[in-house]
Amino acid sequence: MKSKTSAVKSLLTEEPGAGRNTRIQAQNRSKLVDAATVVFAQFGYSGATIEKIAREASMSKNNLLYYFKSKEELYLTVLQGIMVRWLAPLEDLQEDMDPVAEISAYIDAKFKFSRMQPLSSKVWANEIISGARIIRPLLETQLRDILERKTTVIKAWQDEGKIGEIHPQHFMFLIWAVSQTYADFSSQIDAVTGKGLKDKDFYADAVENAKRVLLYGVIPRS
Amino acid sequence: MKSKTSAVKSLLTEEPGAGRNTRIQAQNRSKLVDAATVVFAQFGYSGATIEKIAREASMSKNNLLYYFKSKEELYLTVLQGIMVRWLAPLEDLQEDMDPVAEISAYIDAKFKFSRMQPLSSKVWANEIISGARIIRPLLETQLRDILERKTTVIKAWQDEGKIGEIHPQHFMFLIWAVSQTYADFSSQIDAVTGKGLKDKDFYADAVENAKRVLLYGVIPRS
Amino acid sequence: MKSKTSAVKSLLTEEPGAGRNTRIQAQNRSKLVDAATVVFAQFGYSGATIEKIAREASMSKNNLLYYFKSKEELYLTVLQGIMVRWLAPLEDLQEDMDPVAEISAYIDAKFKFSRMQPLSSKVWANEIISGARIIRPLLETQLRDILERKTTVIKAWQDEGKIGEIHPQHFMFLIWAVSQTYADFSSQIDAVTGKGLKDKDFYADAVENAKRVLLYGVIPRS
Amino acid sequence: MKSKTSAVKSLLTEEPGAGRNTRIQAQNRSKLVDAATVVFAQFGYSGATIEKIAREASMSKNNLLYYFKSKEELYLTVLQGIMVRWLAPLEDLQEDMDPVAEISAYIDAKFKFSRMQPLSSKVWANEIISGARIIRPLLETQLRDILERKTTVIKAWQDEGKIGEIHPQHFMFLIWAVSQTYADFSSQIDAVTGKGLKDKDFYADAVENAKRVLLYGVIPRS
DNA sequence: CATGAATGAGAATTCATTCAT
DNA sequence: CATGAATGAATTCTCATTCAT
Repeated sequence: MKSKTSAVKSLLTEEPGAGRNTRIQAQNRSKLVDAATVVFAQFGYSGATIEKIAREASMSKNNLLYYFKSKEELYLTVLQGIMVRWLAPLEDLQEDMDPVAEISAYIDAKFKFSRMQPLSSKVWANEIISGARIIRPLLETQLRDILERKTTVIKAWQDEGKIGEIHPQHFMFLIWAVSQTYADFSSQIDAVTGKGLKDKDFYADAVENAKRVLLYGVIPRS
Repeated sequence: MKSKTSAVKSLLTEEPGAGRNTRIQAQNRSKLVDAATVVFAQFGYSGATIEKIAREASMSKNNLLYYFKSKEELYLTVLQGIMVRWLAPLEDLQEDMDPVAEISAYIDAKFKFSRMQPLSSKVWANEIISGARIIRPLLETQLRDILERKTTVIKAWQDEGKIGEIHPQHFMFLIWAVSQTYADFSSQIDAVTGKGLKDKDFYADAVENAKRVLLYGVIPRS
Repeated sequence: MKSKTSAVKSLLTEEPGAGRNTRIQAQNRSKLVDAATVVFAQFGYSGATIEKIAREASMSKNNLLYYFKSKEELYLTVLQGIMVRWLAPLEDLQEDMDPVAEISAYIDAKFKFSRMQPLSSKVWANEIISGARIIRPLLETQLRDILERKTTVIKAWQDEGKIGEIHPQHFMFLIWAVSQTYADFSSQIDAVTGKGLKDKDFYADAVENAKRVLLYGVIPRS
Repeated sequence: MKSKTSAVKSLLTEEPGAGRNTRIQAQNRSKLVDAATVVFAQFGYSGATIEKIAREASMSKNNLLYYFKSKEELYLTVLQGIMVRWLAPLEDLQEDMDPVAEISAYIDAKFKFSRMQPLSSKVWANEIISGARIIRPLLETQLRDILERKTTVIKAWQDEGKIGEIHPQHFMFLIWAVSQTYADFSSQIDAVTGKGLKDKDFYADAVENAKRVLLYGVIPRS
């Protein structure tokens, strides 16, 4: 967890490595990334052990280390993958359609991510809560840029009167918070309701409620 | 982190211990709890080491272990304290006043917690993301009960037509998510905006935006 | 073995540490340094294991690590001690007396070191053969300085006609080589002669021969 | 490094192996031996890794292991080669000519070895310093025999009055020590003088000085 | 000949924790 | 209360080596 700079570099630059392209390679690496996601989500970076991950992947510890030279490299790879999927929906947010449709779609996409990949969401959350030691550089550049572009979309809507006097940036934070909470804080929600996003009705309610509140608020309209 | 049962028990039952009276004792314990919060927030349970905590408290490792017999005991104590402060605002949510005032007050209270004790919020988040292994029993009982009581408050407002067709429970989740995100994900927000809740204007904007959106939505009325 | 700079620094600057002065501390540390010398001499830096050293010191591996945080730190400490004793005799070489007496004394001193502390000599030799990765900075400064001062002593003798047309610096290298060979290459000498410096007669012969050859050469004088 | 007996056997008995004929084979083997010499010289037996050696030879680890079944076998092969070249000059020392010429020639030959193959010299030195675990049997037989024969040469010269009252055996040790020090301790000499045997003048001075001192001593005649 | 996969035996640390003083 | 000693259990990572293709 030391060399931040190099860590980041390898995050951005997909290193081709010395012939890492066999089918079995790809298979095992992906199996390990999945297993790692499970373990990192549950135990955090420090709490996760190489052995737990290997066991989760039904692989030997040494074999894991054959594919990923270090715990950190594996962690990096996991984060890399998450980042891509985390950012993707945001890119799709366009000015084209009307705000309700667009924002709805974005909320849908974020919720879908939370529903389909709650563990990835947790790994991401963990990384950020812990200070984003690894991915901060990326947040400061890539995420910042995208966000800036997207807030102009919202401002444009505001100029057209299609959207109220909210803070575009803060509004984005709300969407993130709201959609991710169901993945990240699932154990709390589950403890309190006995349900989770796996439950179809619960999922539908959650999404609908989120959209309704964020779009129209709780206070009824005249 | 093994004996969950006993751990929980000690969370609920305030063990009187073998005479902890002295002022110095109380002082040192509180100093350690604070330090532990800092370290647990940054490194998670596993990543936190007794020595880091001791150093943070300008105390010796051995001395720390004099006050808290184990890392887990210290963690428990930290969580205990957080829980109380986490729940407090919720208790204050009453049907008495009108929803706008009440909800505003609750959002204010939650944001204040995030602003004043972001590290506690992070420890809490970490615990829950990691599966709430320690505090789940509490969530399933105490939090569940309170939440149930409070949702009836909201339902009452709905019956009176003061509030729209949102899901009371889900609405509460939104408030939690929204208010806590500024503490838990502060490093992301900071990386993207260069600001945080420590910034007065930023704080004001965040709170105002949260209230406005949650109460009235983004789509302008009529 | 990474941070050369810091390594060197700690070689030069005797770090006082956080209260390392108990009797038991000193005792154990010295016991470990001795044991480490034995093991490093025999196996080199890489071949030496913390466990071997601990066993040699009749101590547990973990206890060793209580006294020296890392293998490198222990190695450094060992080298530090050797250096002092390696340099000492050289400092004593003075212009005062006549060359025969002075040089004889120096040869005596160097042989004594080889006889009394052959293992230290080997550790030193090993470090240098391996590229002097750790102590090079010291050689480039301290040793260089001393050597320069001492060669002027020899040059002075040459000016007075007390010494022949030899290269002062190279002459020093010969003395070093000759005196150390009996320690460093003892296993070869032993394999060939069945004897070593531990053998009183052998020792006497070795020293006498060294002095005679270096002072008067093999070719008889007229 | 376990089975010393078998190791030695394979050192003495050139195992014909299962057909090593191809030119490529010979080439690769020699490339590996060279690379191994480099690595063993710098890191010692334990510090050297098969991978480092393979990389040094621009070959794959697996390929290396195709040519040499184990690290030890490779080490043995390296030592074997060195031994031959180490002993050769000694064999040439004959009573025929006069001592000055003969000894000069031997010193020249030894220096040449140090100059041309300093790394081999270091590997040899390392092996001996570490206790000559592998080549001791050879020292005890072959080297011992040769040395004995050569000391009689010197004694013969002494009987003829051509040489002074030095110890023949010890005298040989001096020659070895003196000539090898420039290879083995090159990093020390380099650190102190900024030069090495690669420097033509330095080399000439070193050889000349060694000859002069060993033959005629430092103390001027008459 | 050569390469990818897999494995087992260490080795150095790290860390919580206990014991003594 | 506080500090120095000591220990045992993990944990990450390295490396030689073997297997299969």
